[in-house]
Amino acid sequence: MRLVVARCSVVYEGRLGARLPPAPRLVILKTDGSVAVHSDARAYKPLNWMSPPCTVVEQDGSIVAVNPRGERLVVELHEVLLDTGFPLGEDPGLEKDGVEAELQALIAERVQSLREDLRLVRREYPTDIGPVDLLCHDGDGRAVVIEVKRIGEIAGVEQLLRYQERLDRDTRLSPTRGMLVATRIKPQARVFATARGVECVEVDLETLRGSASNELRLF
Amino acid sequence: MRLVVARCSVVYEGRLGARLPPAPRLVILKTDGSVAVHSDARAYKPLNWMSPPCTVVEQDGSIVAVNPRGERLVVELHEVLLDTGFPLGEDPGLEKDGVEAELQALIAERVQSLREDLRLVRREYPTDIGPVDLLCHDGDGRAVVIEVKRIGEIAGVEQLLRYQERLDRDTRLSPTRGMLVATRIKPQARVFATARGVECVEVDLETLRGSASNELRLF
DNA sequence: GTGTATATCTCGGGG
DNA sequence: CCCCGAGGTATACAC
Repeated sequence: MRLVVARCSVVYEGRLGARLPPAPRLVILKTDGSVAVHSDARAYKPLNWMSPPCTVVEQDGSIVAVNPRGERLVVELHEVLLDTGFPLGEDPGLEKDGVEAELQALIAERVQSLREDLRLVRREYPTDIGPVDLLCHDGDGRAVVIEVKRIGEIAGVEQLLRYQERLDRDTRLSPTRGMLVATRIKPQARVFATARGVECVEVDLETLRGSASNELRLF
Repeated sequence: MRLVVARCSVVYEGRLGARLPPAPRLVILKTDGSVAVHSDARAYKPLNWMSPPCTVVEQDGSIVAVNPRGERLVVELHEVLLDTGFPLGEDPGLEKDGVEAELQALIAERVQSLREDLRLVRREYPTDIGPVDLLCHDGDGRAVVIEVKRIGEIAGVEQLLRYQERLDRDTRLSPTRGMLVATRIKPQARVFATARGVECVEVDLETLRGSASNELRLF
């Protein structure tokens, strides 16, 4: 990783055009070939950048990065305040918990907690427009399509309705019921879901974790 | 802006949990109070971070950032290779072109290029679920609802259909026609749009720019 | 503040 | 390659 602090100007031409007039900034050149230009605000987002894969050429105080799609980032260095490099090596990587995948796994183990008569058919049930999070059947033998989200929004309801529409073409499953399960369901999503006959269930991650470990202790 | 290169371990606890085992990384502390931890890969995204507003406290080789929502980032510095700071000042900021707003403006000036009989009623026509990009009427006096996107995807079609559904409740506008306009329309979006009676039109940004400047020359 | 839409979204997985 | 979905999305803007 190379760090350059310099008064610089930057031009990106690619999916759009983006220009930065001369000012002091941090330029990060990573070993994967990427270039990022940061100001002293906004933690997350570079002002301008080029993602790998790309080729970087430096000449006469200009850093030019070009990628295979023909996009182009040019950094002109006017006054260099720092230019230093460090070999960091490969990162062992980030471990996460609490993401949608964990939520889905916890719910899959305990679909009865959503409604007593539910039984899991399978997770990631495939359709030709993508996999349904959870397919269950209820006490009447009716198919229940479950979409799991951390935050339930309108887009999630529409995703669920698209899956139901596909599965309803299968006479063995039709007519399906739809259920949106999330740790939080936004009011407008709830209104939209209800209007479309989709059931909404809010769950608590900590409670699910607790009941999952209870289950383990019972068996 | 302060730059620290160090072997460090990182823990985030907040909306989810995320941990980084000890390894050499770049830690950026910006004057906005933010903290970002970068590895030597990926231009854009820090491995772990804390966005402003947050309070940062450093003690005994530990950097602790806490935000008002009770989320917490802890960076433990095990071996410091670089620790330096620079006052960058406020950035003059980024100028962009080619974003959806420009596309919408160009199309608004030349709705006839989409279909000869179209006339613009107004841009950002308000509904109670958000503004319609362009509202036009056609040669038969029928309302045409236009959704402008850089990339036309299914979500954009659904957005358009929600707007049409709202406007169709107004007897003066009903029944509306829907039109998706984009520089590129993905095949699945086109299939879905067509099935729902939404017309698809692909436009070219350069051509629009050219015809807009032609217009200017004519008058 | 919530809600909605955009983004050079990034990033990862599957075909 | 592209397509699709998740994201601590971030960010801007309207209400």
